[in-house]
Amino acid sequence: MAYRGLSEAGSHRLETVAGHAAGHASSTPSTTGSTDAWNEIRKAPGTRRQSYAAHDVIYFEGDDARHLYEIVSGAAMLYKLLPDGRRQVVEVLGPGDLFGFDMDDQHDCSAETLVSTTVLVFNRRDIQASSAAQSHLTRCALQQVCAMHDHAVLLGRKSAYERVASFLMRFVPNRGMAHCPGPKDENNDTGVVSLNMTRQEMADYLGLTIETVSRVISDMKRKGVIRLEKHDRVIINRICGLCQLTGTHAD
Amino acid sequence: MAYRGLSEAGSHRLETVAGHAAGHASSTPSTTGSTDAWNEIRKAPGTRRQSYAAHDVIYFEGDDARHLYEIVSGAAMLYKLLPDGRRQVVEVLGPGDLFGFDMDDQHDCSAETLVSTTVLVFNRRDIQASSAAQSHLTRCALQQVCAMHDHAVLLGRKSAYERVASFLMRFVPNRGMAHCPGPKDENNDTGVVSLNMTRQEMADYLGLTIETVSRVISDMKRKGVIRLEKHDRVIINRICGLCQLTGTHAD
DNA sequence: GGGCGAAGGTGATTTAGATCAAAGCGACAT
DNA sequence: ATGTCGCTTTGATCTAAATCACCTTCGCCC
Repeated sequence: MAYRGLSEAGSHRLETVAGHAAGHASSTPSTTGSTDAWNEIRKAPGTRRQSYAAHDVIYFEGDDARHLYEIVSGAAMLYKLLPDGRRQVVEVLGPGDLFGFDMDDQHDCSAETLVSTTVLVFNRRDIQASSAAQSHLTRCALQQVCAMHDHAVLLGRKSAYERVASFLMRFVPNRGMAHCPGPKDENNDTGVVSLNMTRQEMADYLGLTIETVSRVISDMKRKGVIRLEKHDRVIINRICGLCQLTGTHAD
Repeated sequence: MAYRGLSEAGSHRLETVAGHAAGHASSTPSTTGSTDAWNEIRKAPGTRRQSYAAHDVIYFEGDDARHLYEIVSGAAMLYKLLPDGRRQVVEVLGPGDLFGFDMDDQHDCSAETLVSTTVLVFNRRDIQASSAAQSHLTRCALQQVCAMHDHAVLLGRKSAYERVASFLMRFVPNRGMAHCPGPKDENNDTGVVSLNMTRQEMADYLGLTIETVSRVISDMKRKGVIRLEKHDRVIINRICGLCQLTGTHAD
């Protein structure tokens, strides 16, 4: 596999100092409230459970798309490569997210775990047979379209600073959307985010270089917006403050 | 509507000098081979036909999403605005393409025609009722996800030159994909593309400025890759040559 | 516990593309 | 025809981010 920064680490679990229930805050599916019908499919005879170590490739772009995957625990990313090695991470996925449901019979992206991950592997045929499963799949696809729209705005129109801020906000639950409820506790608008992605992975997701990501993070630290522990654990000092930096909200 | 370059013109019909059947070459749905079941829905009592002039807004981001649209003829775009006026066009749609099927009950993008356009307007309820309709919708959504993945690569990792080349190739039918058949006629690898989008719309789609788009096009002209007639009609002198400039294919 | 390799940070420099500023050019209306 | 308005092109300049180069820090294994 032709690629510069091989082997990176990540996950996108989330915790909050403020003591929220640690929900899944990805802008992609999440689809936590899976239907009963979908639960049926989970138990279908063809369905199996599989575990991967961190940075394992689940499939490559161009592989036959015979299966469909749901993340049980862990995290994964989908990415595409250009022939000269440039990489774009197109989706970051967490528990409950579906992937591998490409249009054609070939996968349009490569899929790789960020951390050690367990997935459910479905047969495409089983899904096609059940209309309930279909409708679950449709919901996931539509949510992914919306997520991609937001990401297109980020990639096409946002500054490096705004991209990193948007990225961090992505993992803060119940905050940063159109009608943000604001901090629960007026005096403690903090949060802790475990990125568990390398700088290279973040860069490839945000359409930046590793150096730029690093610089922006350093600058946010310097400005007191965030604090770091262990490179991939970020303490957000004022969530609202960070949100202002995303560019998506009027001042 | 807060936006700098108001009122632009466009469409994305396509013709080829080489005399291909003038197919729809959009990387988005196209879904020409609509199923019989979908044809049923087209005739449902709640379904109506509506025409718009060029640059009419079909709906705004945030509007209640009560309907779903299919383009009969013409072209449209979906876009998002940042509060300071930056715009990102997230999709360009042609005949057969579906839009307005957002996850939530609010549209996540604004929709605007590029040229005078006729659409079919469906009730969301009708769609939800029919599982055949659902499956058509799923297909469209999945194709859109793939298209967005490609676009993410373009926005995140391609140079201005590569973006414009990719954009032009998008309208050349049966060419530029992974297994491109090459020119039918060895000595005549030309094509004519009617963009029918303004430079501003192209720029907002490609994540560039209007000046950069203009400069790249001028440069391609100078280098003999393309020829122009009337600003929005592009004659591609060597399709394979243009394809080499997209960055997606190994040299 | 020290050495090695991978990941992260930071400074100096370059550059692609943005921004700023004028002209061209067409289409339409007077 | 002539003026006007919007769009496009082109040139000059600026700048955000890339590139290049190097150093620091961390984790791991002998």
